[in-house]
Amino acid sequence: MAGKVAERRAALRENLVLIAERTIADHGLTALRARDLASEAGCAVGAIYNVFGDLTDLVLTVNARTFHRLGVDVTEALADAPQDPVEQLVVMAQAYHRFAAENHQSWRALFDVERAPGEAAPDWYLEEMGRLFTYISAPLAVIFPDRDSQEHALLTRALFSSVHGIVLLGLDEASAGVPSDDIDRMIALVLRQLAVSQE
Amino acid sequence: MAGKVAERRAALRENLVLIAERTIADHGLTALRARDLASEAGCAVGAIYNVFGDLTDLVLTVNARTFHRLGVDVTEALADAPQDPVEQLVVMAQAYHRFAAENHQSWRALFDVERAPGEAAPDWYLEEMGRLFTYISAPLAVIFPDRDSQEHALLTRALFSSVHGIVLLGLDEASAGVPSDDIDRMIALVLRQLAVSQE
DNA sequence: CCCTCAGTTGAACGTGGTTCAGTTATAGGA
DNA sequence: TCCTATAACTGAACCACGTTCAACTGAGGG
Repeated sequence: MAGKVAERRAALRENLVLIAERTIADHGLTALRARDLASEAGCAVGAIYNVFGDLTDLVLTVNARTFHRLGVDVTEALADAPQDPVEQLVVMAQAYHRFAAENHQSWRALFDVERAPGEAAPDWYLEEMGRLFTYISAPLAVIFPDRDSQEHALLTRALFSSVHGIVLLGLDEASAGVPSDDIDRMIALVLRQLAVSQE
Repeated sequence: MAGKVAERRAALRENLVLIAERTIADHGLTALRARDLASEAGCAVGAIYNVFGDLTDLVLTVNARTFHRLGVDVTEALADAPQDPVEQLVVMAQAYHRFAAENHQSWRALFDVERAPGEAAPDWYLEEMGRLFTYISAPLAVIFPDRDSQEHALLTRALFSSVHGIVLLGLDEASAGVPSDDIDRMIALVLRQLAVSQE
């Protein structure tokens, strides 16, 4: 019976990730508790720590999956987008918005994990981020053929951050409910403004 | 000796706010602990709860002060700004950036307090926010004289959110160090882009 | 001087993450 | 098949917090 242990370990790991994913999606990051997790998974609390270093590790694993789903959604939106580069940006940004709205708690968890100070961002984060940046960069190069790549990089980051900010504050309850359509409108306002000068 | 009690209460309140303010500024929101606070203030833990409903109340009080300082900084920057409306926006945004950078932990605390779900944002938040929005709205009305007020409101919110996003992700360590100058450049890129079409 | 009661105290409670000594199960060799 | 070293698993216990509340203190009025 070789690998029986590793098998169970893997099964437990998978199970914990799924339960954590559902808990976060349904009730938010703060609803994730070691004891509840163990009881739902049918294991002891200690078992969690045989598979993950701590709960943050588990959350980071869930976040990697969330971030990946986000990437897939944006990619799919881009595939259906028109040729016009500005509209491609708008479509991607609105896909980002839609993902955040439809997966609000999971999306928030992406940013609410407390990273240990001085801790580098995990690889999957940088990779997935790089992928998104590539998608943004391509239409920008078409819109601004005269600018150099350093400026493209800066503008890429700036646009991503802008859209992120609009979605973040738009979905925040403290702002007391910005309608979803208004968020899309704000995204379009900022992004289309880019194009005006190039017409 | 009438009012002696109220006097001590007020003094304790003031003292707690100052200690909390310094603790948050120096070590972040997570470093704020009831026992440490009491020990620093020379009172019992329970005394804190005679003056504030809970620690979140105290943090909100500190946040109100932080938000007010932010407003003052932006106002002062605006006073020294050139007449050009786009440059006014840039100056305000960069003042926002500088405040966030120089008061990183206090600034983060503004957004990291967990608001009870369904709880409305406090009045001071909405007021101060409204003041910032007014500052942004005025130059916009000059830049876009043809658009209606609803569009101005949307654009105001969009620009604030964009700048906030750029600063937020720029100062975030997970993004692995965006130089301060680059953040200012990104702000200028996005905001100046607005003007190009109006020239 | 005593009584009353608001203010104050800090030990104790509840909740949560994390640990670890004791127990159980596994794998590999005899 | 049985035995043993080793790894995994268990859950009670530990620690760190925010928060509470029964007991204590002292100021002001009678």
